[in-house]
Amino acid sequence: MNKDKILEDRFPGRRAALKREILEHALYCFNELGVEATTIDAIKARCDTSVGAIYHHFGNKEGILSTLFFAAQDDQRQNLEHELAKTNSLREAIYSIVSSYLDWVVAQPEWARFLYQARSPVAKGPFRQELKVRNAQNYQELKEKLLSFENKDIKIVQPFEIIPSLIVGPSENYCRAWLANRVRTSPRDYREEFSESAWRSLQR
Amino acid sequence: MNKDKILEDRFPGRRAALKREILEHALYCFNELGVEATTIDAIKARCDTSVGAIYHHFGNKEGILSTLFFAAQDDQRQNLEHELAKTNSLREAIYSIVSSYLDWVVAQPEWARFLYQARSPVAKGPFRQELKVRNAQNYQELKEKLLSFENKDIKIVQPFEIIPSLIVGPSENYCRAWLANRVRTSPRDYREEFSESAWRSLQR
Amino acid sequence: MNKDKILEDRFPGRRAALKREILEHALYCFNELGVEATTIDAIKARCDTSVGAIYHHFGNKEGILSTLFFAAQDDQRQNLEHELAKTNSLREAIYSIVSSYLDWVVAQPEWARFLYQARSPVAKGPFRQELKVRNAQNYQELKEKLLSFENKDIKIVQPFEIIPSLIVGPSENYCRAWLANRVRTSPRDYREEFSESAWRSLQR
Amino acid sequence: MNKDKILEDRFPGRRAALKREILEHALYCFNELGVEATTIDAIKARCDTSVGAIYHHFGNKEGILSTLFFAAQDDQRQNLEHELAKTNSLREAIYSIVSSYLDWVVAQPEWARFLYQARSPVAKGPFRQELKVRNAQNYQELKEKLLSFENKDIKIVQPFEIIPSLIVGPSENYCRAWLANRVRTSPRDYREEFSESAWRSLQR
DNA sequence: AATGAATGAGCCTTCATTCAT
DNA sequence: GATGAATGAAGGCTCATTCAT
Repeated sequence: MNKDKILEDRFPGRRAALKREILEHALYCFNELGVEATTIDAIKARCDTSVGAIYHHFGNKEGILSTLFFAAQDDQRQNLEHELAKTNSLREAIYSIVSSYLDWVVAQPEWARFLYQARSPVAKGPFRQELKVRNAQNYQELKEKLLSFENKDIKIVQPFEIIPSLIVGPSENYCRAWLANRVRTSPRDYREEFSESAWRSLQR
Repeated sequence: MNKDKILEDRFPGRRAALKREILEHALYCFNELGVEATTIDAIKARCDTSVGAIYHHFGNKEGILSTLFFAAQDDQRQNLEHELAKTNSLREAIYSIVSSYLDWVVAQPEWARFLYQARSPVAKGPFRQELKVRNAQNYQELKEKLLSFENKDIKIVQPFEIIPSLIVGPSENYCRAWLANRVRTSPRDYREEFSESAWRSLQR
Repeated sequence: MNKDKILEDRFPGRRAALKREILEHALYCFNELGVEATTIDAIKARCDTSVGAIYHHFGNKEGILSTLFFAAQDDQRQNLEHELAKTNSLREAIYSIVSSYLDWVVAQPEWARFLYQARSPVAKGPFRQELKVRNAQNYQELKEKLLSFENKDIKIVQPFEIIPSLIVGPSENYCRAWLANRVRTSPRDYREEFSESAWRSLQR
Repeated sequence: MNKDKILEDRFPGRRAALKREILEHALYCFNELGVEATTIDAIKARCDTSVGAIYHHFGNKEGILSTLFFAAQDDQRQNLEHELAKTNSLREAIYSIVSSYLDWVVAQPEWARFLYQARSPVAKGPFRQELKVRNAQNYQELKEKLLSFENKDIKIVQPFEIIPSLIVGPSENYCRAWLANRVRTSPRDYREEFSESAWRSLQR
């Protein structure tokens, strides 16, 4: 699985070759220079195409940004869903969420970095509504999934709205630090620790 | 305690009145428009001063940004130190870190919002070195403080580098959501829950 | 008589259907958006064809513009000639010129609007020479026609070069105002007034 | 009286020197290249200033355009008012309107050319409302002035809304032709003819 | 004949920063 | 210390036109 996979899955075929090319290099630029500091010209220069072609395919800078952002989010969510489907208890679910999160970030560090960086610009741009809708959907699905497990023996912290923060908060914090080179050890090496901690943090 | 307090503590006196004025309005602009989207002219317009005056006091845009950023970070750190000094056990320390974090964010929402937004620009700008040094210092101090408590009875997760993420990760995640209006309940209302969860997440 | 008539007369048959289609919608765009502001893409979007097809039929933007312009001018001139042919005195001729002008504008408001708007762009574009030739021809024909009437009893203002302005100046001025919605009453309602005034204005 | 006079009257003093300079050269460019075809860069190059200075003073291209347009319109109107104030009968008033119109165009051919060219762009731009208000005012004032003369002996054509067209239509038509070099004789040479014709065209 | 992806020169505008007053 | 006019590099974006399919 590589970064091209994410794009090929979503923009398949020969016709979309340039589109994928542009997106791939735009991702690089956004990460390397920052979202705001990335210019259309910089992207153009990297993929050796023309401004016109970029605008033909994406309309404007926001178009590239949001296309990338939603592709990344989509891939991350699909990955989560796939893993979560296999679980049969709350404990397994928590372990699955944490592990798949860490695995995805380590497998796609560039996409992960971008996801952290691009959220705020997208949330302020013309696609903010679409972002909101997607967030609400993801939240709802997660909630239903987790609440579907009956817990006879174990008491869980209340209310639900803090639970997502408890589950992924530490992993997210560590992954950000890792992507910024503030820590060196791969998040994958801490799958067990973060999963177990998340599980413990939920109990009461 | 209000937002003016942070500035008055650090830039006291009549001579610095304009400086405080500019910083206060710049904070507002950065939060409202975004760091990159805030122009010197926008700040000028809000405090009814002149471009010249702003440059006289801060040299350039980065000057305003970093002054604000380090003031905010400083205040947050001071608050933490003050609270942490009172503690006598690891458990108390964890509770203190989490609680003071949540309290500070709720007491200074504008400064907190700014802190999240401005970190990345500052980390890329000319003050990145100073930021790094400060981060390292804070990390070291925290580490020493926490390791100073002997824990005979309780086993704590290893290694240390994931511990900060376990402690503040969930709180940070929730506070971001709160400041972005994605959740409504004040982080203060969850002091107990986040503290207890952090404490449990550390144990093994 | 409708706007399609002008195009059908000049570009008849099934083969020219797309050509007429493009011209019709281009006319709309030029009037609605302005000549300069109208883009090939806007025209394409309105007739649901392709850029390629437009270029195939007209070569470039000026091609569409001048085709429309000369079609409109032609129709107006034909109308005038037809009316003028029936007259037998200078007075009748003046009445005929003014009336047919007003009638044509009211019958073809879109084409009239376009004629006013497009003259200057055409006069600056690659067809300026053709425009000049046509203007000179029309001027000459009108002059000959008017001078063909002997006027024994009535003295007419001199020299000839101001006469066209005296005849159509007021009507043109009023029609522009009407097309711009600055006045509401139809020019047709003032056929008698403008004709009589033109006739009087020529006498000495 | 020269073209600089119009600007000096409205933007006096040393402080406004650059402003006048820019306007003067912008007028030249608009006339020479056409309103749409004139670029900020072309204006900049002609007055040897910077883009920034232009935007500092006028905000944008429309700002320059409308400043010039309203200055020209204002000057023309002032001239008319001044002449009209001396008149004591309807006949004198008509002669005065026509003559002052012709005189103004001949005295300020560049400004006159511009006035014809710029009306439509201004009427479509952000200052369209101001244009409308001014037009309405001018129309009202003219109407009141003309209706203030009692005409016992002479019957005048009705209704009033066609009268402005009858008075200035021919002169305007001829002046446009003159400015476009389609006729050579100066409009001033036809003061008497256009005035007398206008006067006759009103009678019934 | 028709299509629409691709080109790239050029436009308007922004904005951090300087500097004479 | 304060002011704001002036600078000019740079960015996002448009659009007429071409051309391979």
